[in-house]
Amino acid sequence: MEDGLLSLKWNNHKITFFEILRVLREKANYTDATIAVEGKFYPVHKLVMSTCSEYFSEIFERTPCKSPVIVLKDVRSQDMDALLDYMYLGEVNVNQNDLASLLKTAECLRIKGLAVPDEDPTKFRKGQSDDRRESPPPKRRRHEDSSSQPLSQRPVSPTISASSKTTPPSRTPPLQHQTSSLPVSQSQDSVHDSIVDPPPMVKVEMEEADDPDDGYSRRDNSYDGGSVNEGDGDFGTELSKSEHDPDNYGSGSFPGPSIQPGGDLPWDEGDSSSFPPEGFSGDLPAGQQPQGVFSQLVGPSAGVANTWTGGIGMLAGLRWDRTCCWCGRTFMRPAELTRHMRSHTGEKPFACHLCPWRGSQTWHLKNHLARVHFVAVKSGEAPSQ
DNA sequence: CAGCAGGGGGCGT
DNA sequence: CGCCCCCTGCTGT
Repeated sequence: MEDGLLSLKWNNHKITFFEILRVLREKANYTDATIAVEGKFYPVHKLVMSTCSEYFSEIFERTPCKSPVIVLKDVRSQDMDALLDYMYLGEVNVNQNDLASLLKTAECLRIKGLAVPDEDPTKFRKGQSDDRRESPPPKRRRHEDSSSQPLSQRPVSPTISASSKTTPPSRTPPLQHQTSSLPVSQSQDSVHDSIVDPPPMVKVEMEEADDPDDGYSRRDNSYDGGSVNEGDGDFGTELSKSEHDPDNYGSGSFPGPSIQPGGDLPWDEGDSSSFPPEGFSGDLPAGQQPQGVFSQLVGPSAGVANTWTGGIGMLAGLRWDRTCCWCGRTFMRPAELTRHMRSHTGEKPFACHLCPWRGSQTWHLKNHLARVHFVAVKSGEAPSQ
């Protein structure tokens, strides 16, 4: 050590820091991301979100967009309110009745201290190879898939896989912590070891930054707005890694944001005229009303609660209903996206009555029957399900 | 390498 | 919704 080394300590640093953070949040100053939940929009700071959640951290890492809009499906806005309070303030008061739901959401979002064991920041290690099994894995396009594990054996999103077979998806959170005391803090370790549900369906919406016809309905990776790595065309590879590694089923497979990179929040610059903020609660400060149409999240099957479509919602370009949120592929018609989503969810509604085979398309069943069982199916005949 | 089956997507209706 | 095309992986020769 050198001589004369002085330690300058800001006594009230933490308090001041949090206070400023609180104000910044309140005024939405310097926010660089937006969380959308149930039509409510929460301007947030990536820094804070990343700090409190590895899940968000990964999302932002993989989102080249400067100001992504992250739409969380199946998250209650009141939970998000509470979680944001928790993340910004370090604590939050919730009703006991809301606790289970809150914890469930926290688990899904891997909120530190709530769902993920908090770690001593002074002992911070870069070990990011922890389990990320809870995220819905996107399915790669086949030519990118070298392992070619049958889809039915893939660890698809638990919600989805559970729903496509026997049991309907349950929205009931695992109530491990119903008796936790309030305010919520440091409540667990056990959950981390148990099966963690996948994060809620997350969608990063980007503003329409370029020609809406870009990459439209191309055969291969129809988007040409760029890849995760912006130009190296490695988007598929990114996804591949996620799927190859069972421990990497995380937001690592996060779709979308790369598709239409660039751009700030669409409402950054006035003109909110085109936005019908259905259910929009006006959480954003004045002048930050989003424009464009928000997705109603059409699922490919009503029976798959967590299934959703409409990934790269073109806030202005209305492409949300035709772009896969998981792989970024854009289709000519919403129905094609719905059908495509089955390739991600593993949903195979069309069962062969002669063997255990199931297919994702009626035509496949027909094909199967014809080619395997030499059975011709008359047009209009209802496929067994 | 050829054939088969499964599966994804385009497109007509 | 239905049909079709095409790609891919597997398997037998």
